[in-house]
Amino acid sequence: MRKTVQKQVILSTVLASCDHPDAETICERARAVIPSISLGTVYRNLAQLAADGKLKRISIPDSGDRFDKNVEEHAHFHCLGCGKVIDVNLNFEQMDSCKEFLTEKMGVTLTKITVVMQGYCSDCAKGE
Amino acid sequence: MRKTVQKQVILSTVLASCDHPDAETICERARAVIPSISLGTVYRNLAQLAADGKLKRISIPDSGDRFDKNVEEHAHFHCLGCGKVIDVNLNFEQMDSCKEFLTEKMGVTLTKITVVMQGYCSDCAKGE
DNA sequence: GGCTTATTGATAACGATTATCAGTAACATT
DNA sequence: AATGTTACTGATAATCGTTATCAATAAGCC
Ligand SMILES: [Mn+2]
Ligand SMILES: [Mn+2]
Ligand SMILES: [Zn+2]
Ligand SMILES: [Zn+2]
Repeated sequence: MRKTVQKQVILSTVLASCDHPDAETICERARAVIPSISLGTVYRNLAQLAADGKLKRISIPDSGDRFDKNVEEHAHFHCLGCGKVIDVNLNFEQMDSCKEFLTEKMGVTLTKITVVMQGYCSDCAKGE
Repeated sequence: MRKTVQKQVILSTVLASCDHPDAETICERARAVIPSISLGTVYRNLAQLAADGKLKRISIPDSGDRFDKNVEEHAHFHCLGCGKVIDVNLNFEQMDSCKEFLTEKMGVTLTKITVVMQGYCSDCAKGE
């Protein structure tokens, strides 16, 4: 993996983000530093950085992927009103025992766990 | 919602499925009964039936949606080798208390929870 | 500096899903 | 049973997020 200014800016952009931005948002933010950076380059580097474990890609149902500086295993809440994604800290004892069950009793190899809760945040109130 | 042969066949196809088929697979199976049924009609009815609670749509990261006759809340394992999706029965005490936390302490309204574990099933062994 | 090749920006291609639309059929009303 | 209304159909185009392609560029090694 070659070190480029684009890659450095993309990574530092994600590391500086306190939300869970998507590729396009990251591209816009990176353009504050490198106005000519292309969306393709952003996607390419995000994929590479995620594969390298420097950041995390989060799949959200019916929505584009988000990116997270927190690479620890944790759940997310996705607001169907405003689209924001927030962390949900679960003490997954149950999850851990489930993982154990899958790996030991079923011979399954786990590589990734996705937990997304969806609904409406307090700002977006229930009724519209 | 109007009752049509297409809708009935699509629903009974899903109800008769013991796996977690995607729209195209459901379309192929439905064509055994109605050879002329179109994929668009399958998508349209699956969306309608899911909205009506008669079946469940499952989002799988980096893959097309699957459909499930089991509308109860449950987790899934997705094999990255053969693509199959199998049920994972979690006793989500932790999940329930998390839902309570989100709704009561954060004022969040929950409508949908997605739990997908990915990796390799025993048939697909770890090393290819 | 010169060489190799990973990376870039621009653009095309992709796959899953949804939208569009004229023709058809479900079903309520006569 | 004939009619009228309109949800639904099949065919097709369009959408959206993402990946692939490719000539030009630049990172990093000698
Ligand atoms: Mn997070
Ligand atoms: Mn299931
Ligand atoms: Zn919101
Ligand atoms: Zn498998």
